[in-house]
Amino acid sequence: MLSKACEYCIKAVVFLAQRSKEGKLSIVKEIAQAIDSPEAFTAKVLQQLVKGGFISSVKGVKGGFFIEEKTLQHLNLLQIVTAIDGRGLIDNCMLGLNQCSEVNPCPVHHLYKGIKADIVQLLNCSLVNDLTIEFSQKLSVLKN
Amino acid sequence: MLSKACEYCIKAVVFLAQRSKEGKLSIVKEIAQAIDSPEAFTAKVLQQLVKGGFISSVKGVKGGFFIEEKTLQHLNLLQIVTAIDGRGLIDNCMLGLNQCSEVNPCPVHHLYKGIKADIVQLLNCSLVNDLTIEFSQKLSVLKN
DNA sequence: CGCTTAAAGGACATACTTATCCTTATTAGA
DNA sequence: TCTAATAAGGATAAGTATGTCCTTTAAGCG
Ligand code: FES
Ligand code: FES
Repeated sequence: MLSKACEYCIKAVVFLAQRSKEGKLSIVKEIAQAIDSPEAFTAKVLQQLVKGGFISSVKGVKGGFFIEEKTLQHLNLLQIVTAIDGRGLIDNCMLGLNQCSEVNPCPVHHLYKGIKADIVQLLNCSLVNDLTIEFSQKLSVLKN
Repeated sequence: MLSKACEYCIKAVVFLAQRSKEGKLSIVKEIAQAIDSPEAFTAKVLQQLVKGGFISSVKGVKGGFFIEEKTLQHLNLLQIVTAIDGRGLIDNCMLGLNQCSEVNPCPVHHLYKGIKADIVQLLNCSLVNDLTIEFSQKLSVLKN
C-alpha cells in the first residue's frame, strides 16, 4: 500500500507537528526514536519532505526540523503520499492494466473504484493537524 | 497493493477459468499473451498456483493448465491473494506498526479499518467464476 | 576564528521483487 | 522407441526499495 519511506514520512510529520506546536525543533535522532525508524534512512526521507516544502529545517547547532504553523493548517496525508510515492495509489489499476478506465475495466474495476475513492478521501481528509491532536491525547501511537 | 506476481495470478486464473469452461487446456505462452505478462515469470507464478491447488496442470504434448470445475465453483480472489502475497494486506497496519490493533491504534487506524474491511470483502466476495462470466461477455479486459 | 552540532548530499550495501535462461521430468504421438 | 511439446525446477540477472556510511555545508557559540 504505502512504501516504508512514506510510512516514515507520515509518522515523522505527525510527531513533528506536535513538537512544532510546542515550539520545539526536533533532530533526526529524536524523530527516528519517536517513530521507531532507521535514523539514516529517516534523514533521507525528511530531506524529501523539506524539498517538497512540507517541513522546514535549520542546520547547525540548535538546528533540526519543524513545521511552519501556516503549513500545518492545510497539510494533509494525500500531499505527503503523492510527494513520496507518486500517484500510483490514486491512478493505477488494481490488476496492473496500463490504464484504469471505465470503458476498458479490469475484472475488479467496478468493485475497486469505490475503495480507491475511499482511500483517496481518507488521505485527503486526514489533516496532519487533526491527527496530531489525537496523538497528543495519547489516543494513537507512532510505534509499539 | 498487490505484487506483480499476484496481479498475473489473478488475471491468469480468470483467463484459465474461461478456457477451462470451454474444455480447453492453455499453455503458458497463451496465458502470457492473454494477460500481457512475461512468459517465464508467468510460468513461475502458475507453478505456485498449482502447488496451492488452485489450478491443475498436465505435462507433455497436449499439456497445459486448467481449473477443475469443482475448484472453480468456490475459488475467490482472497484465496489467491493470500497464497501469493500472504496476509499482509489483511493484517498489516497502514503505517507499518508491528501490530494493527484497536487498543494501540496508529493515527489512521480508525479511518483505515473500514477500508481494509472493504478490501477483504471485495477479495472474498469476488468469485473467479463470476469475474469470468463478465470477462466472457467482454465487459472486462485482462490487458490493454 | 575555531569548535561543535546538525542537516544535506553522495556513494555504497543489502534485501527483495521481478524477470530470464537453461536443464530436467513427463507426456503424447509418430 | 524416438522425438517433440510442455510443465517443473534451479540458477542467475536486472531492477527497485530499503538501509548505512562518510563527506560537505551551514549555523551557533565561545
Ligand atoms: S481498470 Fe483495473 S481497477 Fe480500474
Ligand atoms: S494500527 Fe495502523 S491501521 Fe490499525
